[in-house]
Amino acid sequence: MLKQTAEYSIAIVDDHPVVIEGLRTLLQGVPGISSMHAFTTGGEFMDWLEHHTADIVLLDIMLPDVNGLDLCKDIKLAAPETIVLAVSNQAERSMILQILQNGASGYLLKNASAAEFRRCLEEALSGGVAFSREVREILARPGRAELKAPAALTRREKQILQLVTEGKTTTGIAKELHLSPLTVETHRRNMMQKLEVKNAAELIMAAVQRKLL
Amino acid sequence: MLKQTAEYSIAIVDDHPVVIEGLRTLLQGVPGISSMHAFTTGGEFMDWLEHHTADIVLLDIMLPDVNGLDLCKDIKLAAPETIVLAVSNQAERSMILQILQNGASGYLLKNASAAEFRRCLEEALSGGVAFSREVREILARPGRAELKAPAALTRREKQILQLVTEGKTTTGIAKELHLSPLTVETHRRNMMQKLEVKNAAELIMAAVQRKLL
DNA sequence: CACCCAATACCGGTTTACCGGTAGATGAAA
DNA sequence: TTTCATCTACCGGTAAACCGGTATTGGGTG
Repeated sequence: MLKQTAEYSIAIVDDHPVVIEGLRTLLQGVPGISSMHAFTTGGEFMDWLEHHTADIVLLDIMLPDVNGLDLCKDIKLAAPETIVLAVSNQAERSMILQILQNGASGYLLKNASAAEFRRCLEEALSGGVAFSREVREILARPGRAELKAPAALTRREKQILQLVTEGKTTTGIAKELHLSPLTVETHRRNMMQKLEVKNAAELIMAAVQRKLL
Repeated sequence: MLKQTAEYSIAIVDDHPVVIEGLRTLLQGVPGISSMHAFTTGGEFMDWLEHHTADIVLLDIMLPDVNGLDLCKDIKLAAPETIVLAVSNQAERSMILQILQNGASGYLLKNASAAEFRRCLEEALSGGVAFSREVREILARPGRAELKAPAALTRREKQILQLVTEGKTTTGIAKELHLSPLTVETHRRNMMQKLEVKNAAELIMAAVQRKLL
């Protein structure tokens, strides 16, 4: 997955030319960078991406033309191996979590130091997730909002959810718990309603994300 | 989820009476413990669990009568809200990971200090995952074995996997990627073969665990 | 006691997943 | 150039999931 010869191509997407220049200068000193391309709109970059590749994208998530969350997801869909680092000048907890959800490998504030940019770049390139200092602090906070609803599942529901994540079928679960398959299905349906999802796949993702298991 | 008045009932499952006594003495001094019950076999404990509950179980995973991994899973199935702390006198990386996989909230070596036992107990009770010092060190090591196969999925496969985790149906994915539903299904089937799973649920869990997304 | 929730269970119907194959086109590596 | 992986696409069949309902039981709580 990681290149042996550290030769990385970088793309910068930011609608502020001054930021682009800043990043460009800042990254000039980093060894192993083979090329740099800059874009001022999401559309431009996506067009370019059709015939080119980038190892890493520094993505301003507050672009004028497209929503940063969607763009990130589009990039990961079009080129899953591309590493996306979100860059922004404001850090809001839910925003950070959402962009990570959409495939970003990190979140950087524009006021981060040059050293931090380089550190995060390396971190992301070696497969990790990277945040600048302020962002880490925000993530460390409990986050009242998303903490509030632990999605109260009943015992039975948790039991069944556990088995669902193991790929067991309804009838299989029924046998294991000595229940009617119809009962198991009812529980599953109740859970899907509670968690506001519409199939087993989303149910599993919801369980993983909310750490219900 | 957490009790307001910290009154916890503890169960100890270990086939060595001396260890039971040791743990009992060690935990005597911990405030907030309302009761302690000890068992020397897994069967005994499971029988007891049918008519009683425990907030936390210190589980020796090397019992004579049953496999520790299975027992842990059984406990979590029978009483999902019970916190299981695995206790053992040997720490092997894959074993630790497996028992956590089966629902344990921590792993302690028997040579851990009294202070460590208490710390881990508190950590687990407050919803965290707790390890004694040596265990942490083992977990920190890369682990050659499980690192070796990054389960090489192709780009297309990753794209589709991403959409599968979002609960999209085969036909939905096909539309989004402008492909035939049959093609999407083929990709899905190839992935299931590669990852050695047999349905979408396991596929998603495999993806999450191996951080393929 | 009345009420609600959890847990149990059912019916009939539609859609989707899953399995067993097979197979053409392409582009890159040996 | 032949081989290999990838991506594409198909057929026919079985199993399972999903949806819209309904309904009974037993435990708690106001």
